[in-house]
This record gives sequence, structure tokens and C-alpha cells, in this order.
Amino acid sequence: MNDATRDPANEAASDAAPESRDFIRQIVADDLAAGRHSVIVTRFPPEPNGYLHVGHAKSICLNFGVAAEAGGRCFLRLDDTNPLKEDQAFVDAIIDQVRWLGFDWADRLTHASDYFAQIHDCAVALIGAGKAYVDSLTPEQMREYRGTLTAPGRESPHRSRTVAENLELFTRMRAGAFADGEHVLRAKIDMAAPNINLRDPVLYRIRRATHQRTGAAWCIYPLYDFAHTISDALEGITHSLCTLEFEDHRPLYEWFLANLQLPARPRQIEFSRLNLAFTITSKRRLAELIELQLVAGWDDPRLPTIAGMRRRGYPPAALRDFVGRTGVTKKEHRVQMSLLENCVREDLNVRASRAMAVLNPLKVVLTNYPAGQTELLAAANHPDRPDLGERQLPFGRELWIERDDFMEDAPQKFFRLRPGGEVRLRYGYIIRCHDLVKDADGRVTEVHCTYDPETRSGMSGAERKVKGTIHWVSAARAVRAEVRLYDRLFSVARPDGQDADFKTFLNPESLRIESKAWLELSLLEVPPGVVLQFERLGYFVADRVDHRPGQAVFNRVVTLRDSWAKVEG
RNA sequence: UGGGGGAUCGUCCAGCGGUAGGACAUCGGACUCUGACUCCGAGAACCUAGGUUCGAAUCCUAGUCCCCCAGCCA
Repeated sequence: MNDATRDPANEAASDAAPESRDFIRQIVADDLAAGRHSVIVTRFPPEPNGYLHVGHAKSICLNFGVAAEAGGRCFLRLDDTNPLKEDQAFVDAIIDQVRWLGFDWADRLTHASDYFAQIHDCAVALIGAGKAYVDSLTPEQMREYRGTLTAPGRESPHRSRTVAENLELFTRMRAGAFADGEHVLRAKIDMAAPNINLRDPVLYRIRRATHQRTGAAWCIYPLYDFAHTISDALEGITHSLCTLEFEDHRPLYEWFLANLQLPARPRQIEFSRLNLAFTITSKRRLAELIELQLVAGWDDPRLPTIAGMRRRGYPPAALRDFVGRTGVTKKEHRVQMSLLENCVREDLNVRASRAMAVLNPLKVVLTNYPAGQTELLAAANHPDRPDLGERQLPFGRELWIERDDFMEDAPQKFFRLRPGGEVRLRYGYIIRCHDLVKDADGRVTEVHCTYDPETRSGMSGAERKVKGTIHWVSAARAVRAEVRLYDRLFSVARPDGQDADFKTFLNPESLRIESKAWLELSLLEVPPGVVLQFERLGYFVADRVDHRPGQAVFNRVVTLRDSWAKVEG
């Protein structure tokens, strides 16, 4: 059986390169052609303060992809400069998920914290050059001094401290002589700069916190702009790819490069982040859903987290395909879920074995089938792939069919089972309904049919044209299962950016559980993580957390395309 | 009112002065022992106004609309 959620590492590298190059790949190609670089080096720099989501998947595919296509290198660098928010558990999860997505960083797993000493040296150098100073304003004062979007800021009274004073103060900051927040180190740039990032940005703050990697070695930690630029340069990054919101940080990035002695001069290029309709990707909001237990955790199959999509049964190749199809531009966008689902179906259609399962069972009794008789019917595991083999389906007098596949008062276009009507049982016989059994409420509890013994699949009688074919499971020999039917998490395309709180748009039907489903007998020992197509229903994955032999739990990955649903409305 | 970005079918992406094209979605049709898959077909877009040019989505000018920035977060 094929486990579609597992993938050999670096399969990603063999994905076909896009036929038309996006603007970043054009820049890279130009740089190579012009001889500005001989080797391309990129990096994916997540902060370990949460799980990766589909937006990160884009960045991962871009950074690793660009490097691989150019025969270069890509670093996986954990940007761990804020010990208050970060956690080793997130580091582990990130590593696991990047690998699952299909990428390999060889020995290039790094951390911003690996460079704390060098970053500190850079700070000292800046102080020595009179380009950084220790400030002692409170956060409130600093905000006030910063000015506004339209008004210039004012210089801090501490801005004129001498190099010697600053050096001494910074040394004592580092030595733990001060309380958190008492001082900061700031770059001395321009308090009147129209770009607020240039109004003497903070380089270091005091934080008496245990860092998950460096422990208590430091009580001062560098901020993003400073640490990130230096890390990039130290790793010899040629193209530092990031999202649009960092666009106006680029002048600061370049200021650091121009004012520090660094081994490389990376170029920052920004692209728009991947937004998906009917979901959210803000880490803060994802964390909120988890905190409030509105979802089951970071790997809840409804979440657009990589862990969630993996548990949902999305194959990594489909995710990569999806990311590739959404392109790389600077235009803000919101991609439709249907594109993702199409990629998932396209991949799974080729790879997933077929099986039969009845989610909402209705009993069928074949009144002319001898009681006690059973037989085995051969069924192909894939309609287009004989290499996947076939299996034997137990068949008998009593069967389960899908309740939706029977309709007492059916419209003309309904070509499944109806009173007096005929339907073909997949891989089995043609049956005709002649009677119904109802309970006190008038609900159909049993459908009585006759089967035509000449019409078993493979027999000449089976040639007869019957409009409908339905799936079924032997009532005597079936496997009980819980099947979780997932739908979009939110009921509106843009849950964020609305007037109301995003949580008010949660889709109450994002999870429906069918606890009395029946699976065909061959599914008795499916290992977790395996994706199958339940014929006529969709793709389903054996849940990697709750599924075990004897207690089958399947998640619906995605439905099959259903043109009947459209007719029906 | 400051600075930085962005506007092409419903959605996403191409276009790089020479017939606006692809994918997803939608709507028809063919095929079908999965109302799946596959195949065939259709409709569908250049933010606005000027200008340059034989010719403009592309170049110029002026607008309009949208996004980001005032953390000791990243």
C-alpha cells in the first residue's frame, strides 16, 4: 500500500522547474549570467515560536527551490533571538515539517543564536565607530521620541554619550549589571528619516531569560534586523528572500551591510505572502484557536499548518505543486482553495489505491441470494494501474450501501437505487429493488432487492447497460470505522480583515464525524498515514494519531469532484 | 498630511513595443462498472484619463483604488 503522506527526501529537487521564471528567479539568473555570483546561497529563516503553515511552505519551496535549481545551497536557519517567545518544541516541529515537505539542508541547519558572539562583536564595532549608542529612555519615552508617520522624531538626550561611555555601558549590559528594560543599544542613524525603521532602531535589549540553546550565557539579545542581516552575511547568503512587510526594512538591512565589516553582501528581495481563502495563516490567530481549543491542536486537519495538512492527508508533492502554481510576485493575493484541492486530487488520483467504504449505512437484503452463501469478487485496486493489483471482496446476502444512494421518490436524473429500479453494485451484480422496510417514523431501514446472477462483473450478462453503479460493503464481513469529514474552517473567504472577530466566522460544520461507517474487509490492517480513495466518496487517510488496527479512524482528505451535487443543488 | 509597495479573465500566474495566453473555477458535450478520471468545446480580463508611436498591458504624464510601516516582535 502506498503511503501518500510520506515522501523520499529531496524528491522535491526533481520537481520540474517552472516554464516561465518568476521575477526572483530572473534576478538570480541575471546575477549568475553577469558573474556577480558563482554559487547561489539562500536560507529559510523561521522563528521557532509556532508551527509552519502554508505560507511558510511557499517560502520553503522558493528558497530551497531557487538554490537547488542553480546548483546552490540553502540553509535552514532558526531565527531564535527572542527567548521569551521561542521553544525547542517548535524547533523540532519545524525541522520535521521542512523535511516532510521534501527538502534537505545537509549540514546547513543553523540558528541565529550560533552567531550571538559575532553579532555582539558587530555591536561593539558600531559603538566604536560612533554609530551606536546606549539609550536609557523608557519604552513609552522612546515611542514618543520616535515621532509619527508624518512628523519627524527627536533625538534622545543619551544620543550624545561618548564612545567610551557607550562601550562601558554596553559591557555592563552584557554583564548583567542592569535590569530588563533599563537600557537598550541603538543604531545612530537619523531620527528625522521618513522611513521609521531608520530612526535609530534598537539593536539589543536586556532580557534575563533562559534561551533554549544558549541557556543563561546571555542576558542581552539582538533584535531581528540586526541579527538577521549579520546571520545572512555570515552564511554568505546571496539572495535573502522575504515577504513584503520587510520591504521598508531593506534600507536598514543595507545600512548594516554598509557599516559593518562582513564577509558577504546579500541582496534582500521581497515577495508577497501566500494567502488562502477561507482560512487564516496568522500565527497569533492560529495560536488563539488552539489556546481556546476551537481546534484540536497545531496539527488539526482543518488548519493550514504543514502539520495539519499532513495529518489531513495532503501529499507533500501536492503542496509543492500548489505552491508552484500560485507563482511568485509582489502582488497581494488570496488563492482559492479549489486550486489546492485540485492539486491534492491530481496527485492522489494517480497514487491512491481504491477501496469501498460506506459512511452512512443502509441495509440491503438480496432476497433471492441463498442464505448462508458467500463468495469473493475480484476488484481492481486502481482503474488505470494494473501494477497496483487487485483484491477479493466478500459478498453475501446482506450488504451496506450508502443511504444517499437510495431515494424513495427520486427525480428522473437520479440514477442510483429507487423502488422498482436497477443499479449495478460495483464489481458485483445488478440488483433490482422490490420492497422497503420502514420503522415507526417512516424511515427506510432496509431495502429488499433481487440480484441477477448472470450479471456478475466479468460475465457476459454484465454487459447490460445500467445507468448507475454504487459502492457497497458486505454486512457480514466489514470493518467498523470512525470517519472524520472535514470542511473549510471558516465560512467566509476572508475571516481576517473583517470588522468582527475572525472567530465569529468559524464554520460550525468544519468537522462532522461518522462513527458508524463500514469499511471493506481488506482495510482491516491499514497502517496510519495511508491514503486511499473510497470510491465515489473521496480520498481518506488513516489518521496518524488516532488510527490503529482494531480502531479504524479515517480523515477525509478531499471529496471527489461531484457533478451530481451541482445538479442536486 | 510622511515613507515604502501593488493594480491583467471570478481566482492565481504569463506578457519584457507587434494577434492578450495558461492553470484553477464556471458552463456545455463525449466517454464511463467511481455522477471520479480522461477527452472535446464555450464564455470570461489589461484601474482611469491624456500623451509618445505605424503599433502600448508594456514607454511617459497626471489621477484613482488597495496593502505595509510609528514593538525593547519577527
